[in-house]
Formats: sequence, C-alpha cells, structure tokens
Amino acid sequence: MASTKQRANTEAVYAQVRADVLGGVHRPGERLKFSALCERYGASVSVVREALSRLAEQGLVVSEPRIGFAVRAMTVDDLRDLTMTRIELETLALRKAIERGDVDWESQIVAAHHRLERTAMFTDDDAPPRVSDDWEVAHAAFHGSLLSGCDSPWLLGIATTLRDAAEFYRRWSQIVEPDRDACGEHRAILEAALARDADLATERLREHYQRTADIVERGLTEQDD
Amino acid sequence: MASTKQRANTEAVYAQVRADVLGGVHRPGERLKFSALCERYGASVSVVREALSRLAEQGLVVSEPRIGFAVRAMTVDDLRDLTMTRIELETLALRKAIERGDVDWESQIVAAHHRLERTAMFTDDDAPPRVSDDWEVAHAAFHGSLLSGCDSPWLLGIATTLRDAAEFYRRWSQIVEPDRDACGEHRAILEAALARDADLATERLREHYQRTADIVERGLTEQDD
DNA sequence: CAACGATGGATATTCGAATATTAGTTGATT
DNA sequence: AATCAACTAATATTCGAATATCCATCGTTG
Repeated sequence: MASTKQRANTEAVYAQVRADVLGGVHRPGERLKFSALCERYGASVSVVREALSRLAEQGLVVSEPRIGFAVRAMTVDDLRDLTMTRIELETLALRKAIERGDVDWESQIVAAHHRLERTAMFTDDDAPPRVSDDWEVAHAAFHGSLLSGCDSPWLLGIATTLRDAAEFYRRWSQIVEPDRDACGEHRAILEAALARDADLATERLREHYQRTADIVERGLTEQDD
Repeated sequence: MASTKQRANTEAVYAQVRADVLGGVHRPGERLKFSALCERYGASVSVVREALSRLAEQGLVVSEPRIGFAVRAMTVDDLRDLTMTRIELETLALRKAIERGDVDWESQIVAAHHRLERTAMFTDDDAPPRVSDDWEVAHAAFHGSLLSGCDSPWLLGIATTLRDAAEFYRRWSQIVEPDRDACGEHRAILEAALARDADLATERLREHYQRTADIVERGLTEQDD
C-alpha cells in the first residue's frame, strides 16, 4: 500500500508470491519473469529469486534451470495422485488426533468449525459468484485444526504442503455446486471426531476430499485449456 | 576438479552443501556462516544463500531471519516423530508398490539389493571403522527402489525428504552394532516383496526402521552432547 | 529449397559492494 | 557494583550492474 521505496524483505515477498500463486493471480503453467515480479513486489532480483526457489522446493512452482520459473501446471493425473496421497496422509493424522487429542484439541476444532459455519461462502459483490477469501482461510483453518491434535510436527508439515497444493487446484475450478452441502459435510466430520469414532470420521473425511476432487476434475476436463 | 575460477552454479553448490550436511561435514546445530561457506564452495553469497534457503525449506537446516542459518539440531522427540512418520508413509508406499508393481519393478529391486549385498559396509582404511559412502548410496537406492513401484510422485517425493532426514540422524550415531544382521533384514524384506506378501513385507520394513531408530536413539542419549 | 550458422534481443544467473541488523564491549551514570 | 547507553566488530541482507545463456530471426551456404 505505501508506495514509499522501502527495502523489501524476503519473508514478506515470499509470503506474497505464495499467496498470489495460491490465490490465482498467476495462472497455472504461466512463466514467472523476474522483471515483472520485481516490479510487482517492489523488490530486487535476489529476494524474488529466493522466494521462487523456496516455492519451487515445495512444488508450488517449477524451476527449469537457465530457463526460468513457472507456476505449476495442473493435470488430471497429478490431481488424482495428490488427492490419493492427501487422503491417506490425513486419514493417518486424523486417526492419531482422535486417539491422542485432549480437551484443548476438542475446543479448537469446535471453535474452528463455528467460525467456518458463520463465514459467508460466496462473495456477493462480484458479478460471478466466487468463493470468498475469508471462507478459504476459515476452511483451511478447520481442516488444519482437525489434524493438529496428532502431535506430530512431521505429519503436520507434510499435510500442510499437500493442502496448499490442493487449494491451488480448487481455486482454478470455482465451479459453483449449488446442490452440495459442504457445511453439512464439515459438521458430520466434526461430530464423528468429537465422538472419537475414528473409522467414521476418516471415512467422512475421505468422501469429503474425494467429492471435491471429482468436481475439480470435471471442471478441469471441461474447460480443457 | 579444475581449480580455475569458474562461475559456480547454484545447483552444484546446493547439492554439495546438502551432501555435506547429510555426510556429517557440518555438525548438528552448527551455525552456517556465509563467509565460511562462500570460501569453501567458491561461490558468492547469492548462490550460497539460495542453497541454504532451499535446504531450510525441506527442513535439513533451520533459518532464523536476520540471524543466520544453522544445521538442524537432533533431539530424541524429533527422531521418534520422524521414525513413526516414515514408517507409516513407507508402509503405505510399499503396499501400493507390491500391489501395482510390474516385472520392471521386480527387476529393479532385485538389482538394487544385489548391489547392496556386494558393497562393503565398512571402510577398512580408516582407523575407526566407519560406514562407507558407497554402502550409504547403495542402501538409499535399495530402499528407494522398493517404493518406486507405487507410481505416486507425491508419495515418493515425501518419502525422499523423510529418508534424507533419517540419514542425517544415522550418520551421527555410527555405533557399530556387530551383532546386527542388516544384510539378512534387507533380504527378508526383498523376499516378502517379491512374494507379494504386503503384510509381511511392511511388517519387516517397520521392524527394520524401528531397530535402526532404537540404535540411533541409544547413541544419542549416551553421547548426550 | 533446406539446413546450418551468425546476430541480437530478452532473460536468467552471478557477483561484489552497499546497507541493515545483531551481538558483544566499553564506558559512563546512578 | 550494577545498569544501561553508545560504540564497534561481525554478520546477514539487499541491491543493481556485469555476465552468461537461451531463443527467435535472418542471412548464408550447400
């Protein structure tokens, strides 16, 4: 916002580029040129390069040495692999969370779900109804809180990486599915988790993710750009 | 090899720093100063910085903004979490590999195992017997090949990250365990995989990793530095 | 006409100096 | 003697210019 020529710091630029890739500012497959990015983020090549190489390390952008960086491309195969891996991993984490989670964890997931339920899913100002940023944040927070009880930094770290990749896909297939009761699905997962029914909770989580992936895949093959 | 003042390229420096961290050149917890690294690798700060930030992204080194980088510290808690996560994940991958793997995969694991079996485990030139680099490479290749049949880039990528972290621990607790029959353990895993017995193979893999982790943990608490 | 090589513009990569930050030390004040 | 501020040395961070590489275009040669 401030147009003052302040020194940019890597962490901020990194976070912004990441948010922009996740948020759909840069299209999948699009090349990310230094000149353009430096201007956009008001930083020098060094800090932009560091941000991009970190993002490349986590797979959100790809790096072709001596050629440049580009936003990760989306393919059906990759989406399926990602979905499968994510389901398996989160199943594992959720199971542990249900087994180990204490009252603190229960409070957290109840709170996160409440916030999600009370956040409007769509923007009402934009002409084409779009999923609101607030909802995306609350949604990620709810799913994150579910796993947080598993008490395994490694598992949580991996799950976060996979969630980011999945969010990237979701953003680009904003097919409005009016029939779908996402709210009810979340509530059902929450209830099973609170009831400490690991089999039921993980099965509901699996269906939830699979359903989303199917919608995304349909959108992907239809537009087919 | 040529000591000529050629331009260093990031990829090479990254690979070398990574190998040195994994190989034990830099001690756990040790600070990584730019001046020293630039000299050691004959590169400028930019390329060293990029290498370190990528390594930080995958958790092998830690970054404290404005303070510097340091090699990841080792703790018993982290080791246990890592081991558990790795076992769960590789179990998943191995199960899929056994289910989906074709003759090509079978050939690969047989070949990798043969090489491992024929590689000397210890160096005979060094005064204190140390696990040889060749064996480390062959060992990583064997375990990698076991999972390679699972046909899931995401799963394989995560497994590689975890394997690197585990290797880091292993390097620093080179307790010679003369009684252990590592060779036999590998053969047993191979045989179960070839027999397509997923339950047996994953159980043997789990025991194999758990045994290693226990040894590492013992070394960790004993030296206690 | 096809294949190959040269040329120039666009772009990524690397460098080293300039700048900002931290941490340790000295010296002054209470 | 203890506390804190100012200074200094060590170090990380950022910048923009210099360099190397890629890619498309055009001309040359067989």
